[in-house]
Amino acid sequence: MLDAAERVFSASGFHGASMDAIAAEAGISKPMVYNYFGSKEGIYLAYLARAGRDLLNRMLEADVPDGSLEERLTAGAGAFFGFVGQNHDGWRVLREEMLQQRESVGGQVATMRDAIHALLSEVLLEEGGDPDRVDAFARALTGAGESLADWWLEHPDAPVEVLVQTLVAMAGAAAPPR
Amino acid sequence: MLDAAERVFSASGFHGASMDAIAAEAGISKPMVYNYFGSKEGIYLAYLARAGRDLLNRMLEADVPDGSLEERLTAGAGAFFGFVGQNHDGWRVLREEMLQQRESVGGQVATMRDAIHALLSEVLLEEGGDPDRVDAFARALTGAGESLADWWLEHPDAPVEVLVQTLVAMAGAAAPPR
Amino acid sequence: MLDAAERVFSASGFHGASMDAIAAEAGISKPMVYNYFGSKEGIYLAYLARAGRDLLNRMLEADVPDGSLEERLTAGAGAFFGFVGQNHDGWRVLREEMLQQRESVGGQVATMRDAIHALLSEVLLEEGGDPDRVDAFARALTGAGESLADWWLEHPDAPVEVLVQTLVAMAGAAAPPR
Amino acid sequence: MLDAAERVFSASGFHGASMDAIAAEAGISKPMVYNYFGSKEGIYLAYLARAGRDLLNRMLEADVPDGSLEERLTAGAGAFFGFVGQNHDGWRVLREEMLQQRESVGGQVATMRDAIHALLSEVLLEEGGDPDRVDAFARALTGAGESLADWWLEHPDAPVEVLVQTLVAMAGAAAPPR
DNA sequence: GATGAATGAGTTTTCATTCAT
DNA sequence: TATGAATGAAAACTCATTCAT
Repeated sequence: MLDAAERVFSASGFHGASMDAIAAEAGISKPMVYNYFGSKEGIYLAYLARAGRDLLNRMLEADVPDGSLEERLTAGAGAFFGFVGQNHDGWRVLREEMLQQRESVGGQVATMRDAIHALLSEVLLEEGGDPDRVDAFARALTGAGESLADWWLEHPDAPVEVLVQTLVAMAGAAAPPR
Repeated sequence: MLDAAERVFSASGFHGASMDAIAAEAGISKPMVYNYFGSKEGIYLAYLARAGRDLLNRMLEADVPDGSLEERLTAGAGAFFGFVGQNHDGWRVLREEMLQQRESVGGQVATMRDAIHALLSEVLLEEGGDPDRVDAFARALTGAGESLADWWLEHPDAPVEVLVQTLVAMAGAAAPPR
Repeated sequence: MLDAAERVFSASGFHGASMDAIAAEAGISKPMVYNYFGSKEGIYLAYLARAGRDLLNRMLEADVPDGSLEERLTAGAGAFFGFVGQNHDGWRVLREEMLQQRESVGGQVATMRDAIHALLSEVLLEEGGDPDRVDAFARALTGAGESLADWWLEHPDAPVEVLVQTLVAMAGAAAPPR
Repeated sequence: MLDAAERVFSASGFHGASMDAIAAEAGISKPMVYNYFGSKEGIYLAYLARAGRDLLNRMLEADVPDGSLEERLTAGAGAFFGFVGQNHDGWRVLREEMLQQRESVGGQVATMRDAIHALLSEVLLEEGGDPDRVDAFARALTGAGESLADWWLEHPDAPVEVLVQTLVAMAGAAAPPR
């Protein structure tokens, strides 16, 4: 059912998606959707929560706290692109929400993003990044990753390694030679 | 009048924006909007054209073709953040469009983006970047810039130099001094 | 529901009829009308189809192929006035459509009219009418019938026999005594 | 200016005609149209008045009070079809109005029609028609003429004589051989 | 638990009509 | 006198949401 929502939200965006379309895609009737999720926002939030959790879990599980900076970054980037590669639709929905920052959805996606941000900041700090700049830098890196993911959707033949390496190379700029 | 459209499109996205809201924001009546732009898509396109042109011009004018890699990147990043800083709403609209790729809008924004992308790629290539990776790298850099801009708006006290330097540092990772 | 459409289309014509008015007349809400018929044209077509079929069936059923010219004309005229008498609104709508020949409606009414026209022409021909003039003559006869129907509504006390006899008398002019 | 109105009303019908279109067709600005005619109905009425007067005058002038029944009918029918033949657009507008019977226009066209009706009744009576049936019969005849005119618009190659003769033949049925 | 049928509120768009110049 | 610019009101159509069954 959330899968149906994913397809529809991804294809049409939040506004463009109709409850009719979601119910039809799920093969059930509209009142059922309302029964379970209460409103359009309800199912949207439920979907975002699931997708955000999935992405976040992947990244947390991929981390290797004892590894080198490069190993950790590579693992994180790999997990991220792995999610995007297997979840084109899901990524589109998350991405749209990141841009729109719908008030009613508020924290939902921001929380997920913040968690990733925190993980990244921690890695960079531990590895010797300049504390004053780590915050902005981490944000720039996540942005680079997001845009690389967008780019990937448009160039699906690009091997994931190129994406990961590009991102890791950029991250290297954060921790100037100590 | 396009300024009113900017505020409304930025706040609500294309779908969420109503012609009523645009007319009210502009302080005129709906039929006037139709008189000048013909349709919702019409005013949206007109707005995108203006915003895209503004941003592109800034970046083209700021470029210093004879400068060093760092000088050129610094100039470009400065122009970009200058636009974003003075044009938050405009940036939101452009970004939404980049992501959504509305069919009816077609080339409009893609053209502008491609021009910036081409400029950046050219700079990186001229300065010795790896030709196979420049494309993805350029996209990652613009994404980093976008996210830095967002971060800036949340931390308005950060000096623009920090943003520029962060971005330039990341760009440096593309063409390591060989 | 088509009955409501009949009243509204009859009173205001196609252009003048609003979906609001039709829904109100039917005692339901506009979206229901759209649910069943899809568009204004949709309900208009559905109505025309029903009215045209009703009229045509009446006339076909009333015909007595083995009868004399006069008997057949009398039967046909009687069926026609029977329809008009019980269906003033329907007749108005059909006539408006015949005149306007709305492109989108295309064959719908033309088909019905042609069938009646063909029936009448056939009768006249079989009974010795001049082949070169039967076409125009048949049309003149239907026009006479239409106007007689209008006159009838303004003079409701006139017995239907007078109308029928008048029409049959006029038809007699087509096939002068051989 | 009324000529412009004629073209537009004829092509689109009353509802479909827009004041913009009329003003454009006339080569002047909308406020001028309002200045002269006050409203859309105003110019419509003015047009109908002119067209109705033209048709009526033609028929009155064509009458030959001293002629035989056949001569008078032939003259009248000839005048009528002469108007239609030279005034396709005008006839279309008059015809639409006859069918729709717009309340606000009320008498305008009815008056013209009544005058023709009266003329015809008078002729028939003078020539020995059955007084009880002349009224309905005259109406049937005008209806036959109107429909023949419609038919003519669809078959423009038909010679006018056929139309006239058809109509006169039908009229002959009214005045049974004395 | 499930749905077909229903709708209030809102969307884009058009048009007769007027005002400021 | 003439018009470019402006608008109130309404039309077709859609959609999130809710009953009655």
